[in-house]
Amino acid sequence: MTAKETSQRILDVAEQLFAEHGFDATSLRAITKEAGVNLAAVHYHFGSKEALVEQVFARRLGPLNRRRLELLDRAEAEAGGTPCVETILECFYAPALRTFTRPESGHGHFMRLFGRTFTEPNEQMRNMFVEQFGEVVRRFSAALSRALPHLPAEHLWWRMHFMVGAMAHSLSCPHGLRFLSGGRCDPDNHEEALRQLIAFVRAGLRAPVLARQVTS
Amino acid sequence: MTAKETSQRILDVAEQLFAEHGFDATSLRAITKEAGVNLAAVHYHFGSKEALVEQVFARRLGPLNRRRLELLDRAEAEAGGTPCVETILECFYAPALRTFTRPESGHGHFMRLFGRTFTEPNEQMRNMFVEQFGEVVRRFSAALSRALPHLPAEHLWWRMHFMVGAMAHSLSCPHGLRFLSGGRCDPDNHEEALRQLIAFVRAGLRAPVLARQVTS
DNA sequence: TCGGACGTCAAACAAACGTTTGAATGAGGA
DNA sequence: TCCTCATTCAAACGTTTGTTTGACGTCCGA
Repeated sequence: MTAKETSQRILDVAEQLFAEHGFDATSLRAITKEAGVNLAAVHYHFGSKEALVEQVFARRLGPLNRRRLELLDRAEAEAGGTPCVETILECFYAPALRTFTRPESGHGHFMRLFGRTFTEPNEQMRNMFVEQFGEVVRRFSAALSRALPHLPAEHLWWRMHFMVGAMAHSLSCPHGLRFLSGGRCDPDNHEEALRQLIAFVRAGLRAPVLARQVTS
Repeated sequence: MTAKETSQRILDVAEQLFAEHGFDATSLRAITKEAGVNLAAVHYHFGSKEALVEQVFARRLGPLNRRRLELLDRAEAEAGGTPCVETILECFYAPALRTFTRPESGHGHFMRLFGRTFTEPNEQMRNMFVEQFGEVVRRFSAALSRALPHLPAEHLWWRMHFMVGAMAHSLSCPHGLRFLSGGRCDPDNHEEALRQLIAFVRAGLRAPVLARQVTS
């Protein structure tokens, strides 16, 4: 087994176990045992558990967000500058959801982990998010702002917040949908999830701005 | 210090630290030190760390969901059976968000914790959710179904899933909104959050049902 | 054939964890 | 006053954690 194979297997197994049990509840011993490598290999190849976590994310998030920007670039070129809301949503959601359909890629485990991580309050994660998502936030909020010219900026930010939340919840809480539907909806049908998500969020983004009540 | 005071303080501090760092990352030693009580007090009053976690939830979730059902009862009585979508949403969201505005209640920490817990895959949590939310899901999905008679059940379930997701994300990921808006939206303004959430989700629930493409 | 990277391995490290124990404390009733 | 019972306390239990160590094997260039 080469060194590349070893570190690759550690990353794959770590991704899966982190997704299933969380970071703190997953020990290096569980990872190395499942991967069939020596315990010390983690520190040899990555330096620490924290660094391993970072690597697990960096390996996936870079390509994911690059793909998002790529799709947005193309959509903007085709639309002559301002694609419609649903096209923008497709650019944002599809890279996260479509990759599910290729289970061999391992993206499935990662996306579940990814959904969980929005909530992780730890400092390290926070910084990585700012770094990895800065460009995506800038580009997509600009695109949505152009597609929704009548929507005040403050409202757009709130709605983008919900737009992210609906996706994160779908990724990280599939059992929630099973519970709600009594098992009659399949959260693993990601094409359906994408359709439903876009239909829902598109309408939410386009909702009329209500006159603000005077708070008593 | 009475026994009631001791277990109360343990619950309060546990709620806060769980919300900040997660269950696994919060040790009983950190809780008891912060609460100013002896380490063994947790096992004396609760039996185990797991039982403490359960108590933290039971203390809040019961009243929260009772309040939701109470509001829905009243709304249905006033509307003569079928309140509109936004009224139903208000019944569902307000008990979770409005309690924030009374910071002395400690609900704030709990709701952050609560948002996180949707994602926790642990068995114990899963069971509690089914028990605590069974009635709420039944009543609210029935009410929404009556308010949206043209929406197929399968679509309603997906949309309720997103409706929960938007809320959970708002509760658990306030830093997300700050990041998105560059600090210009205040996630702790819960009246505003409630308004924005209802405006967004109402439109999402009412979105037209798209003709399903034939998948190639 | 030698020698030095490189990677793997079992073993051990200190620290932190949840949990248990048995003595000490203090208020209330007989 | 004495006994009782609920509560608190410091100390220790055995595990598990992330991390480190030094020996061992293996491959490649000289």
